Amino acid sequence: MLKEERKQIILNEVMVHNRVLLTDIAELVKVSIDTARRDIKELHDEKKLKKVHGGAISLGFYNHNVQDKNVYSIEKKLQIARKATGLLKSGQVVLLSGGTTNMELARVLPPGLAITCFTPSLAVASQLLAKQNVEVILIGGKLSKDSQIAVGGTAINMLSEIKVDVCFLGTNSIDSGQGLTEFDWEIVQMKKAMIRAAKKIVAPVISEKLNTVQRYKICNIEDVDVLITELAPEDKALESFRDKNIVIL
Amino acid sequence: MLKEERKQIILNEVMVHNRVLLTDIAELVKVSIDTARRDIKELHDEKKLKKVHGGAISLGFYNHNVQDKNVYSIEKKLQIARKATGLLKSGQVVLLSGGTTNMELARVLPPGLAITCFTPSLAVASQLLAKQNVEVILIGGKLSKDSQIAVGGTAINMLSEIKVDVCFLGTNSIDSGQGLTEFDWEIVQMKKAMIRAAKKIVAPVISEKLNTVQRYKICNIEDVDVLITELAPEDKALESFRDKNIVIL
DNA sequence: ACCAGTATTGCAATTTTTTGCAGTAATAAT
DNA sequence: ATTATTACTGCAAAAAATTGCAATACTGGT
Repeated sequence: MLKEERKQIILNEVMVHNRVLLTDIAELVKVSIDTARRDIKELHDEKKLKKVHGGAISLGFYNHNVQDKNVYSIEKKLQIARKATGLLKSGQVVLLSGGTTNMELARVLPPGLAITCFTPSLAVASQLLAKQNVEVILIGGKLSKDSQIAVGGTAINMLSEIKVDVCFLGTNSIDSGQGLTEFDWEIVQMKKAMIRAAKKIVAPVISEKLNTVQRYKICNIEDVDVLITELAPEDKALESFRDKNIVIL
Repeated sequence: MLKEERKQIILNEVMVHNRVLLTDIAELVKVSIDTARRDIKELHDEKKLKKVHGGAISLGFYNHNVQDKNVYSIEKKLQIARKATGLLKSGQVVLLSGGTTNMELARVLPPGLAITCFTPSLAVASQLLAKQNVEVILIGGKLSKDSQIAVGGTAINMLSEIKVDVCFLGTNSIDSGQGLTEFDWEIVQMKKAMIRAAKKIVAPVISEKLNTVQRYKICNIEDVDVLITELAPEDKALESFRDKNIVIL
């Protein structure tokens, strides 16, 4: 097998699944892990994909900065995203915050699902545009450089004029005592506005973020209706959330 | 066997299988590996296939992921973008429509330039985010699936509340008689609103779009202050625009 | 037909590239 | 902090590319 062929196969794999593990490549194209790593390095240098710990992920056009450091957390986010799509029904109006978990959610929305999605995130909007049956409405405003979502008065204003069925609120930190917290003040204001704009709040959270606290508070844990992690609902890491009147998935 | 015959057979093999190994060629056309290598080198130089370590692969196969099918127009857009950046000064507030030319403009903005940019385009916004000194403000609204820019009432409303120094208005068709035209009604409305929101209109246009007309009208040619093409200002293709009180760059 | 000049081809010596491995450093999860 | 996984580095064997060279075939003009 020619090296260029291998690289093509790898690239294809990344396109389809958004990620690929080194061990999978080695298996797929029958080379050693080292060679697979070198191939990925070349593709990375050619800017065809992004090399990360454990493999590679696709180089979304809009996610230059918003990206993961390893492939395993993507796997977890995928599990979370799959659980989250189960909550959606055609005809609903949905609000998606930013973050990689919501990007993954946007990516795995079933093609048939016809919903309206509001989002202040470039990356999420970009993923949603690929879905034929999803109407995408961008929340405008000043773009925060690092999180790549619209923030500030304009955005909050726009949010104040809508009421959606459900909001998928990505969050950096969640704690059964302190609730949801965030380190960026502007984003906190956005998320508060998003909560006000939604009838129901779903928090998709990767388990690493459980029981961590940041500087500024978004809301109490009781304000969240559904908590989704990649863990089984009966996992003991979720114990402290069990008596909070939250649905845990 | 004649060399041209061999080359034809090799080319055919590449067409059919997307790839060929040197050893296979040597076998197939009964020549030494060295000659096979030379044949491939010639075909490579003739741009009939891509020579790689160990053999060759078809250009189509290789280019599948290289999206720049239109290398020349990218070069032209770059030239236009460079001219356009010359119009900008730090401190200005700018409005960028969508389109690949404006994306290119966003991409080549000098790092030192400190401006504020409004845009309804995901792609342009994403490019602008990479610039440290540029404040990016996203125009929100319903996203048009094909052009990937925000359109509709919300977006137009937001535009009605701003007045920018200059608007770079990408356009699909420009004609010295019919003015600027577009085939998508919603985008026409957006561009009209963008014109109202700007003190000065700059139209970056690739020369292929000169003297073409589409279904719906955006504005008269006189509403444009500066026309930028990749051509020299004295080029005869620009003749009909010369008496319209427009600056041509 | 002859000859000088040119192109093609195969071969051998040399250099470069690729690949897997082993030891070590770095990273992520518990 | 510890452990398991993954990444990086240098190395050596194998494969392929390059180069120079000689033998052969072909070309155009005489």
